[in-house]
Order: sequence, then C-alpha cells, then structure tokens
Amino acid sequence: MPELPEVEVIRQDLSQEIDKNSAIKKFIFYRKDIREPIPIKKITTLEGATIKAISRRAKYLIFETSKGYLISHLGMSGNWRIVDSLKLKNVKHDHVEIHLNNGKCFVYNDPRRFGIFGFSENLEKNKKLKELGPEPWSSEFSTSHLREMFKKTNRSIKVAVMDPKVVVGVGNIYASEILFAIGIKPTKKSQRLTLDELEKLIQMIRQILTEAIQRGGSSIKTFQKANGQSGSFQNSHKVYGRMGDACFVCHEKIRKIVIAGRSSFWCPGCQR
DNA sequence: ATCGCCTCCTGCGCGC
DNA sequence: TGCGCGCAGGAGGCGA
Repeated sequence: MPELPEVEVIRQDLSQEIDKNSAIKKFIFYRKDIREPIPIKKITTLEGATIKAISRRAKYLIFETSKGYLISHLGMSGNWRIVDSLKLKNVKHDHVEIHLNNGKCFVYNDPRRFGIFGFSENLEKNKKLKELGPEPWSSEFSTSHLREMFKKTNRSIKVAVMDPKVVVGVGNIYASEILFAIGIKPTKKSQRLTLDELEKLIQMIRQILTEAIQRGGSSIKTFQKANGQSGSFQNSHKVYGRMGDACFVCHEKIRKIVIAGRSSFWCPGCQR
C-alpha cells in the first residue's frame, strides 16, 4: 500500500487530529507481533505522554511524544484510520489502537502484518532510521551522491532507485512512473546514466512524489487516507498496471517485465 | 561488498 | 460456484 506519498498523506491526516495538548490516553494491542515482536512494555510507557508532532522519515511514521518516540512502518498492507473512541468497532486485522485524551482513536490495521512498531528514546540511535539514505527533497540527494552510489554497482536503475540508501521513499509504483517520465528504460544500468540524466532523475522523483502527495496518494487495492477518503494519483499513472494498454504519448503497448522479483512497467516507444 | 532470490502473511482476481 | 494459482504498494536475511 504505502510508498512515501501514501505515508505522508496519512501523516498529514493524523496530524490534523492533534493539537499541542493532545496526549495518549491508552494503547490497546491485539497482537504481540506483526513482522517483528512489538515492544509493548516500552510503548506503553508512552501512555500519558503529550504528542508533540507526527513526523515521517522515509516510509516510517514517527509519533514524537514528551516521553519518547513511537515508530511505525506500514509494510505492504498497513493502514491507519481515525475513529471516535466511542464509536470504535474492532475489525479484522486491527492490531493497535492509540486512544487520545481528545476522544479520537488512531487504529492500525494490517492484513499481511509486514508492518513494524518500534520504540525509541533517541532517534539518532535508532538503527533502522540511521541507515537510511537521503530524503528526496534534501540537499544530500544530489548528482554527486548518485554518482558515488552508482559507480561501484552494476544494478539496473529500477532496482537502484528503490534502494533506500540511494534515496528513500520510492517504491515499486513510483519507480516505474518516474522512469517513464524521464524516458529511461528500467533495465538500463544505473552506472550508465549521464550527469544530465541523473539531474533529471532527481528532479522527477521530487516532482512526481510531490504531485502524488498533493493528490492524496495512489488508492489502488485498499489504500485509503486515514480520514477515509481515497487518493486520486492512481488516475495519473502512465505505466503502472497498464500492461498491454496503449501508451498515452506514443501509443505503443506498455510492457511488463520482472526485475529483481518486482513487476516493472515501461513503454518501449518512450523509454531508452 | 554486492546481488538475486526467498521469505514473512493475507486477500483478491483470474482461469478452469 | 468453487478451487488453485499467481500476484500484491516493503524490506531483511541468506548464500553465491
């Protein structure tokens, strides 16, 4: 479900429900583990804490509280929804509820359970976060960074652009869309991109992710925003999920190939 | 060190 | 209609 835009949209929705006085009243856990064991004892110490902000790093959501950080990753199928505590009904695959003192409840639901819950007192010491590469809009995400990353590897650009050490947040859908938008085929070796192409790649990653966030993300399958609305960026997909359909630009048939085990869509007319 | 392959898990859509 | 199969937005571990 979530790549960076979807996580960011959920972050914005959840953030709307809190103000500077919002505190965590109570957690309810329906499972002890999803992908990894949930550190329930540590997380429970956050009861009574004020939520200062809800932020995002890569595809992680971070609840910044007065007593520490709750870190959540949505995996493939995770989602949050906002419910009034009094009207709350537990549905299948609801794993965690965060009840706030303002009567709202944030509910985490994840059918495939690939998501992660973590606790941290100090984000800078968090192993998972520490090893992440640059955010797409950061100055560290530059052509020199890409050249450094690409010079020693022989991977395809599709695989490289999905590597969180190269840049965080680009998942399988947006990788195909971004490469179509800059006219580079997904199997091209990352090493062989010119400086000009690297520059275009950076700009297009920023542009497409920004637009996707503005459009509420891509609601394919079950993705919904935390406020229950659907995103609309799926209507802007030019190649993803369009195998056999005519390219909107050159009318050639969109192809699907598997790269590193992931379906990759591209247009043989537009991408070289 | 790097890379491809496999795995975790449930649900859905397709073809027979 | 029912069943089996393949596939799905992520990411970490393994062995070559």
